[in-house]
Amino acid sequence: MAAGHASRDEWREHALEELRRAGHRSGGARSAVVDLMARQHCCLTAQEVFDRLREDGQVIGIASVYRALDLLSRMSLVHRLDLADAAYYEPAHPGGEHHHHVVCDRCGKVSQFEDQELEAAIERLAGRLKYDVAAHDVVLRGSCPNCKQRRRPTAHSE
Amino acid sequence: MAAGHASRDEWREHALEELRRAGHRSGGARSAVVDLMARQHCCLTAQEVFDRLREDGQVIGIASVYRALDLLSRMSLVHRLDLADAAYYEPAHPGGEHHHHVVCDRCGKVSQFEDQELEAAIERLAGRLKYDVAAHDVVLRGSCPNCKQRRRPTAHSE
DNA sequence: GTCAGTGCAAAGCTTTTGCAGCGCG
DNA sequence: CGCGCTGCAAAAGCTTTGCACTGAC
Repeated sequence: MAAGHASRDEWREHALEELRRAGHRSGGARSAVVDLMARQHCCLTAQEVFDRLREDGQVIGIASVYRALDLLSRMSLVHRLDLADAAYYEPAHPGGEHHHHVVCDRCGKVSQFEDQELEAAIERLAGRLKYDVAAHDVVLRGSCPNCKQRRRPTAHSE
Repeated sequence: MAAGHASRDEWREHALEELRRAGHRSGGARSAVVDLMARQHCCLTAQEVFDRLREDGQVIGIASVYRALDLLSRMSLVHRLDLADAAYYEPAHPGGEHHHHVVCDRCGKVSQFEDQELEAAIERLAGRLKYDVAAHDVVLRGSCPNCKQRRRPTAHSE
């Protein structure tokens, strides 16, 4: 279902356009990272991006992955989320959907959620602060459905 | 004004009590970390804790600082906040005040805020998720009052 | 042709771990 | 008087940087 990929393609085009507009040339490594990120809707670490590109047969250096994600992050084209083990990145959809994360304390599973009331509360709050607030992260922590009914966390694959 | 320190002392006693109750012995390094944390109300990195203890003449190993903060964090006696440069720790006041952070993108300054509407929104939202939500962090990002009126970020001490 | 982009290797940081010795309970 | 706590040093990640080379424009 090609229609389901509309926002992915939109993001990819938007990102490439912004890079071009900022005067960046189009090299193989960064393009591969943009292509891969366009296919994600939840967060990946730099290492995961590197591994997936390798699996796809792309041979690129991990330093280029870090450089690409850092640039995309500084241009607000991806969101960066710092968790205990590493930094996670996901495409930032311009005016589009906006989600946050809940992390399982026991198995590390990360899920996402959306909540308009939360967004509204943050927006009102931001207006009262002396900072110009440009972005925000919300991370909830607790036990995932699997872990909460078992003594021991279930091994969580990816 | 000694009364102003009530919550600090309370936290210190509470933390020591919980440690004792969990069967932990009372060694010099961990006690020093608890004492120092009791005097903080905003977040510090492990390195900052180490440096302050050294300044105070306490000679302890940084590994012990990490071990103490990790234990306190696992016992929910301190909150851990992962930012881009390092993990930050601050005392967790049992039923007491609960604040979040706003970080300046340009100079790195961290401020705190409280908001009941935000807390209420998170509580309601948490009830709708399949996870048992035990804790949450909110981090806002943007320009601090100083940086937003200047081209270049002002060097930010601390 | 220039210079941004890239891969590799090395370095830099934060954080963890191994280990021998000290000291709390 | 056993074993948890500690300090030191080494190791283990994640991430950044130096450098020579390639390739986009």
